[in-house]
Amino acid sequence: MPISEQAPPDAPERPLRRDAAQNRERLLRAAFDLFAEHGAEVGVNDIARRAGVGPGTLYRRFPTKEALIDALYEIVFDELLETVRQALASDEPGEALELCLRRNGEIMASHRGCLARLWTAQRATSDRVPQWWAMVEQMLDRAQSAGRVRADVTVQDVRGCLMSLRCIIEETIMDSPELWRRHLELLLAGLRPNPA
Amino acid sequence: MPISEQAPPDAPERPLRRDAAQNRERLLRAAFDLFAEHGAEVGVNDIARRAGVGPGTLYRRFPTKEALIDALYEIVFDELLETVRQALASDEPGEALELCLRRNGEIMASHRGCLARLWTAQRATSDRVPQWWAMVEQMLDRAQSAGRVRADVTVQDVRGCLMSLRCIIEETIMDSPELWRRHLELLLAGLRPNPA
Amino acid sequence: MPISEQAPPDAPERPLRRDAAQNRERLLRAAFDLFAEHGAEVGVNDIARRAGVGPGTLYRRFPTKEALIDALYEIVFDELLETVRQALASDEPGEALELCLRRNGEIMASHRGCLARLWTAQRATSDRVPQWWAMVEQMLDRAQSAGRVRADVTVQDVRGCLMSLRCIIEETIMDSPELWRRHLELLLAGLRPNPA
Amino acid sequence: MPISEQAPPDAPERPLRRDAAQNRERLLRAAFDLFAEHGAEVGVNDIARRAGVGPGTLYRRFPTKEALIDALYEIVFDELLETVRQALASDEPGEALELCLRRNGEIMASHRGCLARLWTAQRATSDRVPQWWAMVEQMLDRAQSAGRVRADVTVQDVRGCLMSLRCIIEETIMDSPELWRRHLELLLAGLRPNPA
DNA sequence: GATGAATGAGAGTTCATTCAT
DNA sequence: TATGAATGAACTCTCATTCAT
Repeated sequence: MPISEQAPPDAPERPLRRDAAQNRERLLRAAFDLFAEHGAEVGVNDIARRAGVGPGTLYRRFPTKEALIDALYEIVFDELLETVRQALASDEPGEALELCLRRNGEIMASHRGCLARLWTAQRATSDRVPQWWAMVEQMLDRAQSAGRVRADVTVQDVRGCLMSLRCIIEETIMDSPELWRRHLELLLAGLRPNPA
Repeated sequence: MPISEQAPPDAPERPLRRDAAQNRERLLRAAFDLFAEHGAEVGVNDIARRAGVGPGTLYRRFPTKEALIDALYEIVFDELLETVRQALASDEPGEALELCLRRNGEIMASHRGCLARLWTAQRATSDRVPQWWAMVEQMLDRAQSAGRVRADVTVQDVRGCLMSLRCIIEETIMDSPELWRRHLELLLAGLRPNPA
Repeated sequence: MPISEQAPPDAPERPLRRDAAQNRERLLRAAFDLFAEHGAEVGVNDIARRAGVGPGTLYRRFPTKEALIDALYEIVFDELLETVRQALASDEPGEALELCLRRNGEIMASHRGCLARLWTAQRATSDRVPQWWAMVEQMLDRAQSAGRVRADVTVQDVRGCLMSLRCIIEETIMDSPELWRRHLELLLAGLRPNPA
Repeated sequence: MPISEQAPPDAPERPLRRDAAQNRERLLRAAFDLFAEHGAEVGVNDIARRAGVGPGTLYRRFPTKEALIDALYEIVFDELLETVRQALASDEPGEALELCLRRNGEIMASHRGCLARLWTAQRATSDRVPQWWAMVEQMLDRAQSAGRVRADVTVQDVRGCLMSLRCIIEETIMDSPELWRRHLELLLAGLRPNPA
């Protein structure tokens, strides 16, 4: 029976104090680094120590370890979303899908080590997900209209491509940092219409 | 999903007594089942209980939890190897690679739940790996000679395909059990030479 | 439940500034309320939040959590003392003891929820205690002179009565709010001389 | 989603191995002692250390700290029950109630320090409680028939007496080990019919 | 003086592994 | 040999208290 910690629900979401915001950044950075270095089994105390704060501070910023991981997920997801947004705004609509997949690969490669932990089914409940689907669908439509992608490719197929992209990056980037780029090219070739 | 009936692979050791071998099999079966049911967080005591033995017995058969998982990995890997062997022996050499990837997909799909745990970089040190590479190379050569696969595809590319196949199966088989087959077809299309 | 309006009892210190005194009262009121609502596990941050101040302010007014609880104790104890004083001043000296016990019960009942926390052995060192003993002794003498209480009853016995009264109030007031009154009557009957 | 630890519900409740039973005893003894010495805030690790076992062993015998405390409660409650049973079986039915209260006092006095923690409302759900009520009612009836207790005393009144007895023992036994006996005598006097 | 973010020791609990039975 | 009880380091999380803002 914990005593309600929350502010009333219509709280104006006031900004963090500067030092608090700094610690939040440090914690996220430390979590990214440690997950990348040691995988998903990193403990909260290690994250806090790397960030230079006590464990209590971590729990002031993130109510549970899961919430911290959710925040990492949101950060990566936001980067991906931004990429999609830029790709959609570009001048060559037919290229947008391929461009976007390549850039998403780069982003994921820059966050190696913590993707596997981030991308679980139950975390895909962020309110950004519908946005993402809508934009991917738009990109796909344009690419198909421009004859750059097979007509039978669906949004689900694109989702599958992103998943396998993440996985292969995660698996191979340490040993063969270029392998995922090659794999993506094969996949993109599979998406293109057969010119025959 | 046949669990290895023979003695462990480094055969010069004396064969296990019959009851010991039985326990070993029970443990492997229990581990497969529990990983499939509950994911990677299954504990050794749960595995032992499901197998009907005490945890001490598990540790008599496998020196660590990792060793048990290694053994699971070897079993799955053996199934994959066998598939490759059969594909190589088939009459249509050009088809062997595609056939083999599809069958590997089916095998991995039948082990859903424990693939992520099994397939880590450090586990890929099994002495079966060189065998596997050699056979894949042979398949690839034949497929390229038959003009069924682009000439620039390498064994590393095939490895990448298998990895992404595993990942997409792992991620999607619960919600969309057919999605991985579709993804594999896109990938195979990407491997085929452009007829133009 | 009047919360002390004056400066803290060791008055030679300079009086608190008005806002400081206000905070002190708010904190005491918040502590009373939260202990009554949630029991002894209430934390200092919750108390501060309910009082509308930061935890730092709480620690400016009270050096430790225990000191805050001590202050609550003193408040309740003062109420009890005042009751005894009034009972002593009443016209019917023989009735004073019974009257006083009943009123003490009412006071403690009005502080349900925090008595257990307040009344610990080590807290009974308040400098009000000797006063209290002296007045109880006086009441007891008069009651015994008036033949309303057995001659063998001692001040210690009265102390025991108050303790058991507190305990039974604490335990039963939520479920059976009248039970303690009945118990007190039994006890008072036990104090009266046997008319035979 | 913990994997079920329980045996099937119709399990024959097989006895503990000897060493396990010994550790269980040691843990209960350690808990009794530490609660008596330091009060309710004793930690599980301290209990385990005092018992000479690791914290894991404590958690093998008792799934939570609360379960350990429940077990202490049951032990004391069983002693009380046994006392009631013996009192009922005695030859002098009118004396049984008084005898029983005195013996209950002795038992509680021998477990000083942990009673307050044990006797909370929510723990009074043991299946022994109805038994206890039934036996107390029987004792009360007999005592009233024999004219040894006022006709208006109810079972609830006896419950109140036990509660206040527990409380006064808890509070005073360290400083005044005899005080509770005196208080009980006053209470018993209050229960007796007025001979007038 | 007030604030609330930071602290960090310590809480209850888990689980891969060992060892007495 | 098989058992399962014991182990204890490590885990996530809490909260009375301090201190920079």
